[in-house]
Order: sequence, then C-alpha cells, then structure tokens
Amino acid sequence: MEQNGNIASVDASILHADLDAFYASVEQLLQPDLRGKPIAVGGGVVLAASYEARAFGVRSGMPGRQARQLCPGLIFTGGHFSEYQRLGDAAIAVLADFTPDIERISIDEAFADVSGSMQLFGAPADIAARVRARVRDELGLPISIGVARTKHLAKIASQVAKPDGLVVVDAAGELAFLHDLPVELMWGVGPATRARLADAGVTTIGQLAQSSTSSMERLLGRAVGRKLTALAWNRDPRAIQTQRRAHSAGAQSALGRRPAAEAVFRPVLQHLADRIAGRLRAKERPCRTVTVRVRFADLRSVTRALTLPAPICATAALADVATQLVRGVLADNPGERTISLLAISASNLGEEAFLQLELPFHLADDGRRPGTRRGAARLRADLAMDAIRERFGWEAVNYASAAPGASRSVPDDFRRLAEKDL
DNA sequence: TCTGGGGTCCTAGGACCC
DNA sequence: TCTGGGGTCCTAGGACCC
Repeated sequence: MEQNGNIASVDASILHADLDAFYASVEQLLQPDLRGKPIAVGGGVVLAASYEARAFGVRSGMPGRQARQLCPGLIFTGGHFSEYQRLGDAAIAVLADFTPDIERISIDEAFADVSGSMQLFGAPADIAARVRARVRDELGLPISIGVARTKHLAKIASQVAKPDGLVVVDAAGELAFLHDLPVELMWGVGPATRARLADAGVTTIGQLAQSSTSSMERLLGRAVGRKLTALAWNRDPRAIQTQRRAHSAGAQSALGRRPAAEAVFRPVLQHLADRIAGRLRAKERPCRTVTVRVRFADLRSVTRALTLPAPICATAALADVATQLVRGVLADNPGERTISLLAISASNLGEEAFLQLELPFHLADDGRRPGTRRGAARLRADLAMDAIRERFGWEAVNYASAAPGASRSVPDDFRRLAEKDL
C-alpha cells in the first residue's frame, strides 16, 4: 500500500485472537449431541462454560453447586485434555501462517503483529477474517478477533467482538470506541479496582480518562493509577513479545479440610515438589527461592519464602525446604488446626544448565549447612526417575512418600495445560 | 460435604552496602 | 557522635489474568 514503512506502522495492525469458551467449545465439537446445550467443563468448580450456560449466569471459577442452581439443566463434561492442547496449538498455527510475530498468552489466546504481512496478505482486517474462517473451517471452533493499533485496544476489541466476532478499531476512532465502555473491560481492572473507581464515581473508561493521573495514583497506587490513565487514552505502546519465559513455576493442591499435621502435609508437599522440580530439571532452570502458601479452613492464607545461597532442582531438596517453611507457618499460627490448601512456588530461576553447576545445594537439617553429597545422590535418583518417566509415562514411578491423587483435585493432565514455558 | 490451578506485577518495610 | 541518601535484595501480602 504505502512505500513508507512508518506509515504502515501507525495503522491498526495488532490482532488479539481469543477462542470462545474454549474447553466448552471443544467438548461441543467432539460430542455433537452437546451442541446448543448449556454445558460446563469441570466439576467442583466451573473451568469453562458454554455460551448457552453463560446465559444463565454461569461463569468460570464458579463453584459447581452454584452453577447447577443457576442453570438446572447444566451438563457437566470434559476430560479431553490432549484435544484441548492439540486444538489450541492448531489455532495458533493458523495465526502463524500470517506472521511470525506472535505472543501467546495462554492455551487459547494470542497477540499477533501483522504490520509486516500486509503486502503479502492484505489489510489486517482481511487477515483477521481469513484466520477466523480457517479456524472455523479447519478446526470447527469459534474464535473472536480484535484489531487495533495497540495490544490493549486489540484485547478490548476482541472482548467486545465475542462471541464469534471481529471488531476493527481504526486509528481515528480509538477514543470514541474506548470511552463509552465500562472500566472493567480494561486489562488490570478487577473487582477491587472496579469498586474503588465506582466509589469515586468512575464507571466508564471515558470518565477515567477525564480524571487526573495524580488523583488516580492517590486512589489506586502509583503504578496502577499511572497505567490505567495511559490505557484510557490508548497511550500504551507495548510491543509484541515473541519469546517469553516464565519467571516462576508452582503447583498447588486444595485439600478440603484436613488437620494441620505433618502426616498430612508432608506427602502433599512431596507430590507438589516432584511436579515442580521435574519441570525445573527438564528445562535446566534450578530455583533459588522457594515460597509456600498455606490456606486455613477460614480461607485466610499465609505465605512464607526462603532464598537459598545456591540453586536447587532436586525433588527432595525442594520438598525439604517447603516442609520447613510450612512448619514455620504452623508454628506461628498455633490457633489454626485445619488447612484447606497447600502451594509451592519456585522462583529466582537460573539460566544456567544445572548439570554444569558444581554440585546441587541442599539445605541440611540444621537449616544452614550445605549437604552437597546428599544433594548429588538425590539429583542422580531424580534424573533416573525422569528418564523412566520420559519412556513409560509420568505415573510409571513415584516416590514412596508422595501422595498421588491425594485429594479429589484436578488431574495432572489438566494442570499441565496451564503451565507456561520455563 | 466442595471456592481450582497456573501464572504476573506491585507495594511496603527491613537489612545491608556504599 | 550525629546525620543523610541511594541502590539492591529479600519477604509478606494483595490484586489481577487466563
């Protein structure tokens, strides 16, 4: 179109593509008798709800019981985990046929910058239409796309486009499009921020734009206030990040109501540590900081972190540090005798291959002295286990002290869908 | 008798160093 | 002896997103 690349760059050329009600749509694709019906993926909690179910007020994250009350005919289904992964990847691959500049946000969502693709494939709006048609024809799934000059606006546009739609915001119409919308459509405005803004009389993005940055900073804190005013004027030129590595890896398990006893929490921590440490070893990214979270029966939760002098990636080392931290939490909260959730997170991840470290550090029983010989033996055992799992599947071997499937929690296959690349 | 599980970023206070 | 400031790392908690 234009000879000058700079002119193209001010056009609306960022796409945000978002598969609609993704897990629910996959189930309706695989089970044709469920099409047109209110369905939910999950059980104890709704992980995804079809649009037919959303019409009754069913939302993801909602307890299953409440969802059933809102929608008596609701059908719970799910379980095609490998199909979720395959179809999510396939949809992103369609996008990748039009541009290499893709930032994948999750299994069902991605940004794409097509500013360099226009000579080959036409205007961004045409590219978006072709992506939608191909995902529908080749995969059988509905996908909504927003097109705008910035990521944030493209994201809002795709939300407005749902379900199964396309919204293009051209450069001249940005603020007119934005300012009538409610503040909660902005990335970063959740229940707490929405309530604070409402108390100040701000419910639309336009009203937020009319407020001074300093008043928003006082109301919401420096970073949030500054960010939201920038977003309200569409002054947020963040670039597509094609290569993103996670900064932490974690795992958690809801327990129902269990006594706060070592015999209860130790096997759970062992299992969580096993899952996390296996990922760290697979990507050769040992961690230096270990954080645990203990949630009590009343849903109050307490976190405790420890940063080690050297990185670790042995399952037993991670489990031991986590156990000591949980002991500390319980000792400091003697009134709490019931726990409802345990979580471990590993952060401060190294870039170096752990195999090239001198020897893995292990926090000894006195909490200070490195037990390097023990650590090396533990790591060798882990690597042998990793190799067996690589060949025969994750369930083929286990630590005797771990608690596989300890509660009626989500299957590990499902958990893996949400893991980000380390 | 049931409020999941994987992440990111920000804030505030304290320790420590220069 | 008193006084001051900036930078970095760490910890605990909170809000948010998918």
